Amino acid sequence: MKTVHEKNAQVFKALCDENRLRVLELLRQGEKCACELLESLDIGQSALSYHMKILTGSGIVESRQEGKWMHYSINQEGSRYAALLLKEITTTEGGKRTGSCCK
Amino acid sequence: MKTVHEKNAQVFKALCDENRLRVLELLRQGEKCACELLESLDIGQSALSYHMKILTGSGIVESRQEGKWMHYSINQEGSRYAALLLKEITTTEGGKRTGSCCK
DNA sequence: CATATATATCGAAAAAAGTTGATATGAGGT
DNA sequence: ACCTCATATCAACTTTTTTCGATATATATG
Repeated sequence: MKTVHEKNAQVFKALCDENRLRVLELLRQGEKCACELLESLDIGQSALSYHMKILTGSGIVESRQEGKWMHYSINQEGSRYAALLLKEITTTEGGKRTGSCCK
Repeated sequence: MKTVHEKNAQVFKALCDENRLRVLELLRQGEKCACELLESLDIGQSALSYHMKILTGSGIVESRQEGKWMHYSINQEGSRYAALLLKEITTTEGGKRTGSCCK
């Protein structure tokens, strides 16, 4: 059983790693196959596979298999969800203002 | 010298940890002093200090000292920046579409 | 069916992040 | 100045994440 915070953290974990951000930057240009990502990225094949699993698991990236090639692209719905979540967790609730505290 | 991706990852790293998301949830209700966070959070004092440093470092949270107490709150500008960044890194660039690849 | 190629998965090693307890710093009060 | 309390920092340890090399799986091709 995962807490809400654990689940939310999973979405943002996709964006915590330098290499995954590089992948996203490449995918902004449109769908790319794994081999293309691999040669732009200076990491090994198994590491790329690992990162792509995290990215697709977060919903921000989607994958499509074509023969023996995997094609990756940014999933707009997943991205919208992440953006929504970010908005939500950083928006102060109206009304409630707790000034009192210690002392 | 940090790469752009490293700097961007730093913003999202603030959101990767369950405890930091819990802190944000508490701060949504308004400014809170460290002692309040501490008693809601089931982590030690030094761990809280560690997390707050990461949160403030990302720009999403700001701090205010009052005597010996630290007060934390969500920084709207930092949050807007994070939201903007997220939008940016997940928005596909118009025009460019690279279909060709391997085979 | 054998071979070649692309990607996924596994276990171990390396690196990074988080926690803990002890101590340091710094502000207030006596 | 001394003591107390709140927070920060440090070093050691634990846990999690990332990487690597080897191997497995799956698809296409001769």
